[in-house]
Amino acid sequence: MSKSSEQSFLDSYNPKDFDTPIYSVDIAIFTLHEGQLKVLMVERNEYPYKDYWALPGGFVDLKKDSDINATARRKLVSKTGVNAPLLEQVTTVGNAKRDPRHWSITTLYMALIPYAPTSAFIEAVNEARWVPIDETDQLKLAFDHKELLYFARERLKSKTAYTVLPMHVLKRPFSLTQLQKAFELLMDTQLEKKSFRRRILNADLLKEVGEGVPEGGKGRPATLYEPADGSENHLFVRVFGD
Amino acid sequence: MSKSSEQSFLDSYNPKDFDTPIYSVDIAIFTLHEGQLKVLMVERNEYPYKDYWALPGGFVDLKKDSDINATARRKLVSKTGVNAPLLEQVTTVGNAKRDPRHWSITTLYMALIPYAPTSAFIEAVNEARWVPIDETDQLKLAFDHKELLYFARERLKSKTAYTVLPMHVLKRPFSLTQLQKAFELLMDTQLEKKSFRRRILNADLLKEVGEGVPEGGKGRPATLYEPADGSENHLFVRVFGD
DNA sequence: CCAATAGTGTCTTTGAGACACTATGAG
DNA sequence: CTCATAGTGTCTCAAAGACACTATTGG
Repeated sequence: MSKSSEQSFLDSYNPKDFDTPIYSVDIAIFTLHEGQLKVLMVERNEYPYKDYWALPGGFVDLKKDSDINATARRKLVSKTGVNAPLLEQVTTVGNAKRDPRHWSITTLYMALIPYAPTSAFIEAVNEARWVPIDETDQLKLAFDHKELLYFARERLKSKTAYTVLPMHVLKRPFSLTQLQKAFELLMDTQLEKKSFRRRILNADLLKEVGEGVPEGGKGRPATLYEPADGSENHLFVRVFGD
Repeated sequence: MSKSSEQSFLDSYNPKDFDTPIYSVDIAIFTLHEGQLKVLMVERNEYPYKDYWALPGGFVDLKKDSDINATARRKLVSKTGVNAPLLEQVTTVGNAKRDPRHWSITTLYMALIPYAPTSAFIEAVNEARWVPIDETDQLKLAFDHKELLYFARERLKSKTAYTVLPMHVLKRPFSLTQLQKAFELLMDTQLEKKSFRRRILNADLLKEVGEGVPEGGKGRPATLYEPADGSENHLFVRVFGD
């Protein structure tokens, strides 16, 4: 009885009877290249904000996406060809003004990927471009993407201070010098070499996988590392670079 | 010309032409009462999940809400009568299964409020109840609210370790003993008295506002404090209670 | 040898953990 | 006085900052 009246309720329910905001997902995809932190931007070729630059993103495909993380991942793969990397939710923004079409909501994700495997893919795709993070303010940005980019950038900074996030922007294996450079670029500060190495090595987050040529090709060869299992989730009890 | 073709694009745009998920906001509202951490739950009197318990929440009112934070705040005020307190976003969950009606998305917020001003208001409202956090698993919970509650509880624990969040569940002014109790309940650990006081006092987060009767009415009177300006945003460089 | 990069020794400083201690109120 | 609660003194320990030092490669 309760069952059948619930069923009849569900049968007569039509989501289009209600005013609902439009919902989308946007991703700030970061990488390191030429000693700079860069973010992937796409040039819009449709209204609204035609010819403006935007973070990659789009709507949920109710047929294909099992959840919103899948939506984000689908967008990430379609822009970069990469599926492996760190992808996590930053925040959700929704208001009446951000999209001229309608009351609109977006969930912002950030992703970190190494540069190498993406460059060819992205050069093939027409309107996508790696933009150095300091140069994003010279572009005309669509919607509230300037603000979204700021949120993602801040999250990147703060998580770098107590996790090992930056290893996700490096091609493996990597040296400690490379890892320190990555930390410094993501946090936008200089770090002290000894402290950095002590912290990372004592936490047992990396495994040695041989030796390699040093940064720049000159000097003593560096020990190379890969992330150890479970290191992604390590939280330091103290923040770094203070 | 570009202007007018954009205008005609917008004029012909109708959000109901597209399949979009349904979107809602849910809030885990926490307080401290009788030495326990409690969360506000409401009993649903409509399908789906009629007669199940749920976190307070609801849909965006496209006319009244300027943004999704306003939606959350409106729900908070309507359930508790309180507007002042800490209210922040935890995460957004969206998938095809969580709501039997449709592909559905919710943004989860958490709020912290002192017990005192709300008790009368909530007793007047019929189907709302403060449930001790350990007893929530004895209730039949609607949708994925068991999982949402878990997310909020975890966020509460982790932020307590490096901020002064717990002060928001206390009526002002409060003693350091009360504040320590609040920390312990939100983190679900015991803290060492001296370390606790040193940490809080050295950080200059509180201002003295007199003396008051001790916990339980017996013993030496305690110094009472209120949060100093800007203390909400203080981040400790080291996590606590490790 | 030099230049360049990798990696270490070691002293100082900060702040948490442990835990015994003292202080101030009510009866 | 005792009991109860507030609040302190002080030692140890973990981990970051500073910075000078040594090590290993190619030329």
